[in-house]
Amino acid sequence: MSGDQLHNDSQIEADFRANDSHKHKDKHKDREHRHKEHKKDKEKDREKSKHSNSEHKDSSEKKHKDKEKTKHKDGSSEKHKDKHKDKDKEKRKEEKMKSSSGDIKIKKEKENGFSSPPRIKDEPDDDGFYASPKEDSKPLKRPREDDDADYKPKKIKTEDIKKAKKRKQEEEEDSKAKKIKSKDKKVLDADKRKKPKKEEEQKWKWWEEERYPEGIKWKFLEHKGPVFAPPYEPLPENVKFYYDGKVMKLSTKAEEVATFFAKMLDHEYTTKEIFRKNFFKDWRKEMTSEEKSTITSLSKCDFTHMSQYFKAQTEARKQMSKEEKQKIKEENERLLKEYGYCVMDNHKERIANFKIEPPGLFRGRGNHPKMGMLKRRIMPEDIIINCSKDSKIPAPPPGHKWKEVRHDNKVTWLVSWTENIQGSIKYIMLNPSSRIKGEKDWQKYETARRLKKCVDKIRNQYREDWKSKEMKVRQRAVALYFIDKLALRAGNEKEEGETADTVGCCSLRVEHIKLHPELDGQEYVVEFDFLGKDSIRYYNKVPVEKRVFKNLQLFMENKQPEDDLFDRLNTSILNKHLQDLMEGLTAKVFRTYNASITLQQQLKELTNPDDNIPAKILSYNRANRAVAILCNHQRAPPKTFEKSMMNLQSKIDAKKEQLADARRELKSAKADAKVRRDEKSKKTVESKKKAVQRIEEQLMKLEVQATDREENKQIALGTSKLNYLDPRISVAWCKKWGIPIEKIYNKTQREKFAWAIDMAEEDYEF
DNA sequence: CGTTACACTTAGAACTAGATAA
DNA sequence: TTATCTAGTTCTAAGTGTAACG
Repeated sequence: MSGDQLHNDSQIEADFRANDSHKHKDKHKDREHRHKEHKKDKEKDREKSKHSNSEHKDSSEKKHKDKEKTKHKDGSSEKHKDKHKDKDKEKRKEEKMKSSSGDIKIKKEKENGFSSPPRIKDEPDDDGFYASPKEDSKPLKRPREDDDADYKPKKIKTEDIKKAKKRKQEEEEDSKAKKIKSKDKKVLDADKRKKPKKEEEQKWKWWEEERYPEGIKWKFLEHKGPVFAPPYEPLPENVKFYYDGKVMKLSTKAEEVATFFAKMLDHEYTTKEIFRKNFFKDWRKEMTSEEKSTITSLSKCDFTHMSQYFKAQTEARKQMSKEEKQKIKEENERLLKEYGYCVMDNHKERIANFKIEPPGLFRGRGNHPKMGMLKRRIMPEDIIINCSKDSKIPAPPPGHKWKEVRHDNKVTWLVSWTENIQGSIKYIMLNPSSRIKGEKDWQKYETARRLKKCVDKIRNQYREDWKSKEMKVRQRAVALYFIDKLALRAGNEKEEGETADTVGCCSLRVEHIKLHPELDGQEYVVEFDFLGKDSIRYYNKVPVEKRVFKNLQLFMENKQPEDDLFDRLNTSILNKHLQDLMEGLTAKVFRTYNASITLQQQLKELTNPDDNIPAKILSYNRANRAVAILCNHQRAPPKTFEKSMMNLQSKIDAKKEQLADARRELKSAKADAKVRRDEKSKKTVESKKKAVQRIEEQLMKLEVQATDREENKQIALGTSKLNYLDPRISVAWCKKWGIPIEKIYNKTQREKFAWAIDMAEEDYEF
């Protein structure tokens, strides 16, 4: 990936979210209206095109192509075909498994394949969880063995064998110990085993174990159910609500909803018409009939006293004594300990969000039509529990019952409920450090690496398709080009009026691009300006190939601004096509691939071997930044940005002065030493020299920090680091340059990427 | 074959705790 | 010690993609 993937910084400077920019908001609102009006016409158009011209040809041609591809694909999977006489599907899955576990360096000799999981419970049943699935895992194991032989023969080095042996030994020892002590670790603490080492060994390396057959997510799951939001605490009597200037006592229900609004009074949301309208409508539903008849206008409501009360509360919380704070902390820890973990297949795993979302006002992003609506309180009766049949089923709060308890091991969630704003389902799932998430993450990067192997072919193919006779194929090819080159998202269609008006590649409309046959000395420039996920603005001017440009002109012919640019395309068509090009390929794989490959390439380019550690880290951050820019990961500049920049600058100035002082001192010490020529003065010179060096280093560090921060003003690095960059690239880079991994990944990130930290060597190549 | 339901990943903002400055 | 700042954590909205449905 060369520099042309990294788009213009100018878009960063532009207002980036619609609702922060009135100009933008109005423009989009306006368009939304027009769009609705045109919808019918558009549908008619679609009807027409369906029945007209090339449609027949289209389908037959496609079928033909499809056949060819299937042939091709089958050929490549021949090797594994006979291994497991089962459905075609099964075979494909097997392959997937194989390729994604290609990098495992464990030894075959590890017969059972399970590295003695720590025992969580003592019931005999539990022991069977890993022992019994042997049969299931057999078909999975074989491809992996092949794998070792086929792909990574060089990896079976003596060193690795030794390592694996040692590891196995340690594990065995460890498990023996665990069997004795069970949950009570302390018992053995006293004996010779070194504490820190033990800690390390206790970490379960799921990545060295067999995977389940696809579809099955777990064999045993036990948890305590969700933690519900604390019940509403009515306001003290002295906190008043005023309507039309007069004190008014609200019913508990109405009051609760009022407090939601009061708590947001300082937020821009509460000034927005849609927000207020939605809030008021839902609030009235919670009122008694008297309240309803009195309170008829939101603008006559005065929440300021309530708001002040909450501010005072926050303040008071901050001022709490150490003991009180400690108490709260302990309570949180207790909650976490009790509800924050589950047992999945013999391992205790952290749950990501075990607390049910509390009621409140819906905060949609961007210009969301539903902002301000009441998010109702979730009750046990709304909750579906998912766990093992033979687990201890969590008890609903006294006097309540669950909506349902099911035992579905084809899904990963523990708890679900339906949310009332969009009617979508919310889930409680495991932490990113868990096996179930980690495995998936790893697999994601393996898919992206497979794309690396065939991306050239795919690129040639879509370039060919720009010339296709079929409109559909051309549109698909141009869209794919954008997804590849610009890392755009797929762009599923969304229900109008239900969400903010945002688009991705396939849902781009004519109004989102401008064509410039020539701009600033460049030919065939496409100017993108649209709102993407989270209503983050994407603004970019990109020179494209002439064919793409001509195609875009063609796609835009006779269309209104609010018409779809790719009217014959949607994500489903695109993904089906991608699936034919490569097993497991979907639009989002391109983002992962391009992000990771860009990081790798940028790291190569930017890392200067002679730099010290802080400078190398700056290089890393710059590489990371290149990816964030590519993926358009933006953030609102922190409110305190200017100030913190100034602070840093003054620190730098102070350091400079200090350096000057130190240099002066060194000079005089040198002069002194010249005259005196004794040991003591020589030593003084040495120590002054060191001081100067130390200060220089500190100054350098600060300056690097300032650069880094400035460059990061509106760019969010976290998203790409967490979701797009193969962690093994970073781990390898750290190993290669002797950078401690802690400088790149914090504790949480290290937990999430434990698999990569454990397995990637310095020579890892994405 | 389009639509909807569902499951899961990706996303930026808000909040919080603890480090650092005053 | 207290105030301030920031990195890390939590929160939940908003995407993607697949499978079931009609």
